[in-house]
Amino acid sequence: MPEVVSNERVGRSLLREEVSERIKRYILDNRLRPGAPLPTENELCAALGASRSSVREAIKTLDALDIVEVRHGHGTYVGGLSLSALVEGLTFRGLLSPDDEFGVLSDLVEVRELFERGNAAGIVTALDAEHLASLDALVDRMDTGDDPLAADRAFHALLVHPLGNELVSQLTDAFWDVYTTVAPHLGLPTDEHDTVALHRDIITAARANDLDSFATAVAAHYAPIRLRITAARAA
Amino acid sequence: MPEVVSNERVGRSLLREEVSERIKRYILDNRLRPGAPLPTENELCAALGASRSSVREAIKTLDALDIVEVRHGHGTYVGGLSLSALVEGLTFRGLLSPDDEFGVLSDLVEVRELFERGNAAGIVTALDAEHLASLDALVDRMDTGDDPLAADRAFHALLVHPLGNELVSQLTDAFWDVYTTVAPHLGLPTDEHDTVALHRDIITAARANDLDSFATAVAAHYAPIRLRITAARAA
DNA sequence: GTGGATTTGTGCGTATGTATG
DNA sequence: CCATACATACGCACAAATCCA
Repeated sequence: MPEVVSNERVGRSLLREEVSERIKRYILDNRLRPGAPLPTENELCAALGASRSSVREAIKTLDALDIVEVRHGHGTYVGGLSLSALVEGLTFRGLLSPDDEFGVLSDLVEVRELFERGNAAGIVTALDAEHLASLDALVDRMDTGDDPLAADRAFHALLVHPLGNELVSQLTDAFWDVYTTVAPHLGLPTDEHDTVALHRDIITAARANDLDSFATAVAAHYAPIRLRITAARAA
Repeated sequence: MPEVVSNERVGRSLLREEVSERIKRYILDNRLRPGAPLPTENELCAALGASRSSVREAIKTLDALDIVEVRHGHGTYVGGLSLSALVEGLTFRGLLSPDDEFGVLSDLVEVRELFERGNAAGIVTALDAEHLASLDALVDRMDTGDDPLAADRAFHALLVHPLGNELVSQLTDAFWDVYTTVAPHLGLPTDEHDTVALHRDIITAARANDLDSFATAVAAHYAPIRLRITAARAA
């Protein structure tokens, strides 16, 4: 018996996928902003005609992508739409691949360098006196502060910030987070002794409006990092 | 009353998160490769001492990040560790922000262009005759083939492929996917009439080993796209 | 600060759909 | 066609967190 079932919704055989799509639709159709409250789980169950298990699993999927944010005992809200999923995914990939895990870090550093060196013209022209002073302060914190790593992260974030490209800024932060998480697991140091001087050279070149010097200083900043990765890969 | 609670495990109050971490640990400790089978849900419940609900929700979180992959009626496996989460997250962000949704696409195109223009030297030197011939064939498919969009995607993927940077290749694909998904929702065309000629110019410059011409050709390729975005933003 | 209401988190039993042999 | 193994879905009960009167 062929049992001719008129399946009009074959493409969506998994209910929780359907629920997930409809929650996204709800956010889009209502133009909700990050932080805006979503219906409760029970309300979603009633509205979407699904059990609480399906609704909850769908919400967990969206939560992993930072499309929604769940606060225990409080409610569910539109998420921050950050790149946290990229960070977690790349970090895991870096920790997993034992054979070419250095390739992951190497690729990562190359992109970070490209963001700064390839945008040299835009960065140098957009950096004003205030930015440069802030960069100086961050290098000081790198040198004598109690959290040099945080200062390093802020330095590179501030460096690309004047570009006005939100995606570049967020990717810069994301890649920095992945690197500092994965590197220690491979015997790579997250702090370099000559880091302070190399960062000062970048500021000096930017202050002098010298594009070539800026590109050179950025390359010099990443050179020891790439070198250590290559050295570690050999061992 | 300050209520001095000696909380030694504040960071891990949610069982679901704990389960998720332990599943990732299991994969890392056993050096499992993508596609390798994971224990069944019941086995995970027994091993981790958690209920099925918690285990399933944890798995859905990892599934969203492509760290695990679930096949209905078959089992759970290590995922492909792709950037699918980035694609879904950025796509949703692009569809959501009605005010600066053009900013999202604009940022995206800027990064795509940076990948190709900023790596001009590496691309031109790494492209051999075989690559160039493949690029020619892809432009032909763009011109007369039945799926010009797929040829366009493959063109840019092949362009950055000889760099040997897996991350750049995957980000190129990811950003292309996001753009072609979001653009139609904003009245932006995904195909340009002069696309074919602009792509041929890129190949010509690469074949001539002319870095400046290559950079210029890449810029000319993205110029109309950026123009359309700017024009659409004004309206 | 106490209690109660709301909301998410966890556990468990059962039935169903799916893939394999 | 049947049997087995597995994921999917549902419903309910209770625990934990948060908020507010």
